[in-house]
Amino acid sequence: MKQVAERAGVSTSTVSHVINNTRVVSEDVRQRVLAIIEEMRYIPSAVARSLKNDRTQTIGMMVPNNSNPYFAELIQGIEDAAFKVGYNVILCNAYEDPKKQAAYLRVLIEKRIDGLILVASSADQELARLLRALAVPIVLVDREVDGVPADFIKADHEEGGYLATRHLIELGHRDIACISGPADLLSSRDRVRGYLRALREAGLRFRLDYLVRSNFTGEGGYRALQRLLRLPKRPSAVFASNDLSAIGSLCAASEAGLRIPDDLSVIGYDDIALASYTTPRLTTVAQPKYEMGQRITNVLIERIMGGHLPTRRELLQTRLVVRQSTATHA
Amino acid sequence: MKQVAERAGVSTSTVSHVINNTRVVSEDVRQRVLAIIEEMRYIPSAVARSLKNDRTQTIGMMVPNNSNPYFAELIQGIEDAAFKVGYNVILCNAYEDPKKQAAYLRVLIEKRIDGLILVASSADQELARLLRALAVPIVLVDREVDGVPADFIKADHEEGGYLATRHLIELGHRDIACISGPADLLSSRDRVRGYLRALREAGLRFRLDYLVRSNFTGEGGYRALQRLLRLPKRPSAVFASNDLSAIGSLCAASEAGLRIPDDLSVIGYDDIALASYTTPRLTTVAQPKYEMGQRITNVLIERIMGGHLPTRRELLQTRLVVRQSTATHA
DNA sequence: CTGTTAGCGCGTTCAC
DNA sequence: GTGAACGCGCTAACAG
Repeated sequence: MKQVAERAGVSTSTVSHVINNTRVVSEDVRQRVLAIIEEMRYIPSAVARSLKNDRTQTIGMMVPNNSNPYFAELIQGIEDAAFKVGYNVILCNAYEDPKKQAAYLRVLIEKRIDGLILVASSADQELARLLRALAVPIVLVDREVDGVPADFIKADHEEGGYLATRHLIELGHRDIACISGPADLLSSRDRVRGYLRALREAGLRFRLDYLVRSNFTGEGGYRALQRLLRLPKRPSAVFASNDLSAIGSLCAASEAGLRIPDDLSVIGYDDIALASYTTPRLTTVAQPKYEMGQRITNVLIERIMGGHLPTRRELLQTRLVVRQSTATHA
Repeated sequence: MKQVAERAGVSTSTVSHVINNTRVVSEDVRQRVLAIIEEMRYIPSAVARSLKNDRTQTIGMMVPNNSNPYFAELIQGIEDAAFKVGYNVILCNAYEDPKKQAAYLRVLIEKRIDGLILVASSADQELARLLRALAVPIVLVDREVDGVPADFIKADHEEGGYLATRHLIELGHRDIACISGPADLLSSRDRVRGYLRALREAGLRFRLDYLVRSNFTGEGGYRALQRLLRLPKRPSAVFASNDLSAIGSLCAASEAGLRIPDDLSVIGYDDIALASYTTPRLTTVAQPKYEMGQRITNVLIERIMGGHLPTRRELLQTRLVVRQSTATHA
């Protein structure tokens, strides 16, 4: 910048002002400076600017694992929305490891991110302490953290679980199993609660052996369905509480010689892109991932901009997507 | 930091040195400073440090789309390896849009990234110009850019396509179709070249109508297989040149009433995580994604560290993974 | 073993 | 309409 100023025969402050349009500059000087900038291929340093401004135009995005299609699609929505408003995203995979998560938070603070989007891997007191000390706006997604008064956004998982189960009930199923996620995740428990509510509302008895806990992976869904198929009285329908485990279930069912949806109905949850191309195409409950990404980002930016609003708590609507893995029960 | 120095009764340079272990400090002073740092919850500013050092410990990662499982898994490997050596990753989705890619590059330069990993969306002269002006180390992945003498790493796609096709041939297939990716991608053309080589080597005639161009998506694979099934003489096996399109093919075949692998063999490419749980489980050619991530990162870091080595050009080995979507031809 | 000083590249106040 | 000067927080000489 100094060199640009020199070559243009002006002061650095003038150069700064033409770059940022922050005060009136005579047209000829302006053109001259712009020309020199172009010629020298000068590109201002965001790090120097950040040191001055105390704002980095960078946000941290912490997820358990960006390979999980649900997170991948969420990240995409966020990255998209952030770029549109001039922010970059630092990607952090915590792998459900509190140590790694803490280490990452430390680095993010050093880097002086302007805000953090956190899908928490663990929600212990240690994390709560760290987050309170963080001093930057935070948006919590899917997983709340006790003692951290931050904005919180998730889909309405209870309603989603209810929609899935009611769909099966309306198809005439009465023996409906549920493959859940990890018990310590609220988003998982909520889906199960929705499942239970639908059963109760329909006057169906809940059988403990029809609720099998899994871990939101393909492998987990595969094994969970195998267990269900070994039961004396097999279910005629299964609510797999995310698409990955639903896909694993499809695989296990097929290997057991069952035809879907004729012999067994399967419904998933999330509506990842691939759910449209499973065999058969997966009926599922869609989370509004793109909208969520937009919303999360906008809430965070708003908070960064200094709105001293009360903390938000938003529930987004889910939606039933009927495809071919569910059918009426004989 | 100034405040820490004050409260500890030392100079800021001493504080700096205890933080960085960069010169000897008497044990008592050291302990005192550390205590104050703890007490004040002081965390050094990486942005000030970067301004001084001219290194941000940040790398840019530009991909077409992080939701594509292949890229997602690659990103994961890279992010992992980078974190281990003290680097963060800024995620950039270019969506095959040269404009967006260019805009992103601009921001990354402003942010003064230390290096760039680029899976190029377009490889025009404009991009080459930008990259040459970038002045930071670059590792190109999968897609080369003419006129940019950067390190280049990819899997051996020609060999991969050959492996896939030869597998089908060894199973007794003679009518083998290929669903390719976009014609402008070298990684796509290479796979097709491997396919052709295997055919030739086995003395099988290449039929133009057995090569259908697609776009590496589930939808694309679905439609491509539909076209193949309308042919007067149907193929008995298909090499889908990535897993997404293989999965789409599985879906189309199933809807057409074909049984896989009895009526049609399908082999994919990439070995994404979900390939283990399709119905039936997908036979595919695995790219060593984790290794690639490690390797890419290490090459970049080495280059950042100032190795003035000749530009590298590395081909990583692929591997056939036989599962259940391929079978011997009657 | 420790402190003083200068400067990294910007934005901003104040003076002209 | 423009420039000089200061400081953001840190590290790297240089001095003692």
